[in-house]
Amino acid sequence: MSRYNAAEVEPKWQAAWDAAHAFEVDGKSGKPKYYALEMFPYPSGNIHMGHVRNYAMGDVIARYKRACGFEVLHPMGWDAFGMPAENAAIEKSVHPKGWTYANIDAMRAPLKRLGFALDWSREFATCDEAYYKQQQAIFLAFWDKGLVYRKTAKVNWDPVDMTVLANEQVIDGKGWRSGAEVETRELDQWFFKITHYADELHYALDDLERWPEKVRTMQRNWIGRSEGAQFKFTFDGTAPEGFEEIEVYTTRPDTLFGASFVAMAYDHPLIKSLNAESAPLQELAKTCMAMGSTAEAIEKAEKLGVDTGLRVQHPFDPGKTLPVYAANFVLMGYGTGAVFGCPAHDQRDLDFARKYKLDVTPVVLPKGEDANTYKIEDTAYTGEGVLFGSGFLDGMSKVAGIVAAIAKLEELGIGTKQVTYRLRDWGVSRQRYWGCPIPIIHCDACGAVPVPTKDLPVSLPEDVKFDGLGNPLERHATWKNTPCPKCAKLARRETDTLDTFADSSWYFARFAGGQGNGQPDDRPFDKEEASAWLPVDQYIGGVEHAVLHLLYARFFTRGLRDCGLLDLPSGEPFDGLFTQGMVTHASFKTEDGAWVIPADVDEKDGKFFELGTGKSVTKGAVEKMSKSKKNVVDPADIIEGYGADVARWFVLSDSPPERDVEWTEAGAIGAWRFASKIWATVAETDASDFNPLDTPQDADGEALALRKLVHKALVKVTEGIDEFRFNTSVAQIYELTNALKKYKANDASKIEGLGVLVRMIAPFMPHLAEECWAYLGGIGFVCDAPWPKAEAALLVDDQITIPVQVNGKRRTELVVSKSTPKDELEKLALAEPLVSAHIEGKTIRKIIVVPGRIINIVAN
RNA sequence: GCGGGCGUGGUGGAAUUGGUAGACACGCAAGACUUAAAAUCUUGUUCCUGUAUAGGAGUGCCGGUUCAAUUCCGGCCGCCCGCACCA
Repeated sequence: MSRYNAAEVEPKWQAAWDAAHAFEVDGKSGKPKYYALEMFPYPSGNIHMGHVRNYAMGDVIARYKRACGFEVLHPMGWDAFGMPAENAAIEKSVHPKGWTYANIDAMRAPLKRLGFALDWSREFATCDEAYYKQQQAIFLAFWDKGLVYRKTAKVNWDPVDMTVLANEQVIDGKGWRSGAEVETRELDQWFFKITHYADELHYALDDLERWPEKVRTMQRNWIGRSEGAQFKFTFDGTAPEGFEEIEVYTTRPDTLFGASFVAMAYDHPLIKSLNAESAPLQELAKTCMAMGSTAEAIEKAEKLGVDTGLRVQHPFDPGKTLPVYAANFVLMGYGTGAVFGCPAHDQRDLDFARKYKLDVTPVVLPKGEDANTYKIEDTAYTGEGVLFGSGFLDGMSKVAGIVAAIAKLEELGIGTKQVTYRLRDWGVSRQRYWGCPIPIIHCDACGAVPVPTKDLPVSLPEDVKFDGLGNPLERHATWKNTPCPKCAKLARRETDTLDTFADSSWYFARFAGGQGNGQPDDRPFDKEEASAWLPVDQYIGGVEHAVLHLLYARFFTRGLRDCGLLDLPSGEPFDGLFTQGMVTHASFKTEDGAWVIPADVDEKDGKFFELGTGKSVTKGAVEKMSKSKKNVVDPADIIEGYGADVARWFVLSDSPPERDVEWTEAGAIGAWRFASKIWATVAETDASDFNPLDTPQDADGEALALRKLVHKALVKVTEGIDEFRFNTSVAQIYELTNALKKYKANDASKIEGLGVLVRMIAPFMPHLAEECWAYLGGIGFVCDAPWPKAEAALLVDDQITIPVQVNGKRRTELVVSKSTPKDELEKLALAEPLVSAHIEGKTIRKIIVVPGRIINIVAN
């Protein structure tokens, strides 16, 4: 028996799969389709453990579904545009294109070495001219459909990356990539009209049953749909010039009788028009802008406002007028930029009212309170209750009040029911070189003119200089200056490129819509093929994309659908979504704060020392592998040392897939030992007289017991994969392997068991599985072998063990025939010495017998 | 502040239409093999009761429902994630 040699075996099978084009599909097999996809990688140049885990999970699904009889599309490509390439260009004087493609080549090799069941024939990079040409075509299709527009907008400007960021890309007031404080600038920007689908994107979340609830909640919050009323206040006395009324938005029109002021954003046009003559207003504007997006805690602590001196008429109460304030807590970007304040039932309004000594009039009475004595102290009441002091609304519930108030506003002709969203249109202009050029030409005479389809692609010029100062395209005269397609006069190309999130918003359709190397060049993807494969049945990636990427992709597929490019009625690109946890690793630090590579740390008596220097080090947090913490484990080293199967097995063992998994050297060794054990178990068996696909008919005694174990394990392993709980499948595989190793007879039952084991490990450790399969005399590749089927008869036992409890405490157990009747079980239980000892001197009140489960004797 | 999730041995974790808590693995301990070590194999390993075919306690804490609660309900505590003046 030879020792298992992964370094030899793995490349052998990879070559065999390649030669057989084992994982290339054309959608014409007649089998049901299954589209398995992992979020494609950014070509940083290095494969890391996170990739291994992500793709290992996808590969388990792909190989398993394949074995279950599906034609599985499982493609791979590169999310290749983006700023790191430009940063590298600036720092190392290499061209982004050369840098990116070199990285792709550097990453493809280790990725292939992991032996994933991928259809590499469909590979592409988003920076391929063929790809971005089609992205430009999509841009123009969206333009024609009214899903693209241009406007001057206040934008989030990242001063480090020197580009605009979408709202989603600003995290705590800082750029999501650079971490720099984001500034506000006004620029001409391109937008995708994602708000056109706001309602659909919101409601369709309910049907995404195979998405994590967490992600759906995050998207729901992001879209921020709210129902309310929009209505007008008219001025009491003279109106400011140019304004007839103040339009406000509220979700609580039922509390209108409790209103004591109107508050407006500092940058509301009406307030702006008053600014010139009011120093306090200018001061407020200054304060608001300075606070910007950073110190939210401070903002929260202090409500600021300036009384404009204006007053408005209460719409329902002729005898009442309200003061108009400019206030720092009202946002121009939401609703109408103006609200009415009802301090009793909104905390912000209450804080404001207390500070500026405004009335606090409760109009919603909580259950159990008396209208005459009910007072609001320093907590606003936002719950249910009965309306009072509210004229025609008196006695109504909150919901009824809202409906009635809206009806009244409509009757008065001053307001309507209104749905408002937090979601903004997607700003896609980026002042960057390494991205998809926006196919527009600016002509002084004709305006923004789309580049004619026949002139696509608008290619990125290669002769550019990178000095870190803004967008090189802006300064490339021969590229930038070009004739207008309409009037032929000299015009200028749009120099902005598209946000790279556009690239990843439709790549899955391109994978699906062109077989072999033949992705079409005259359309983004073959409509029929893409429509047949989509939606992706199982999508796997990090939860960090819960809002950005996944929302943009949902928008794109709807746009593609409505442009007639894709037949996907639901508009949903991903039927099932799974967000996997990270790969973490221990980190170590010396006393002077320098991080130490874990491999250079030695442990003695619970203390840690750096090898070589002997310096004492402390164990830091177990956290995500990162270069700065020096706690990175390079998959290449693991593959070299233990093999791809071991790396794959490790990242799938122990931890549930959605949780983080801690990489440990001991665990890696454990996985390696297990792989060796499987090989040893198989290779010490003489399989020459049997076939792994045969089912023994006449097994009895130990052979029958083994068969039962095998088939029960099969059920559990299958469930584990189906339910994305690979760690439980792994545990079952361990257990089964141990049993098979112990079973020394060389008979049909053992070969059957080994055959089942090998097919079950195939999605996890495919190379080892092929080697074992070949040894056992299996026909063809194990990756083509059908998933084993459990025999129902073997899953039930005649003899079962039933625990016996006295007063809920387990005292003993009975081993009985499954068909033992209830009264017989009672008799047997009571006859047990350990039972009688505990019921002695007591009266039996009740005996509960749950067939096949438990017996509980209640006595006191 | 709002929303979501989680809390089980030394460690990762298993068990939920309520039914033997701790499967499986790591680690640790003892033993076998060996001149020795590594590898491998065997046994043990929640805690307490000096011994254990026995008893008691035990799934963050307090309480409830139930013959029976890791699982269901109520209230706390702690940790993680997301959103954050969204009217």
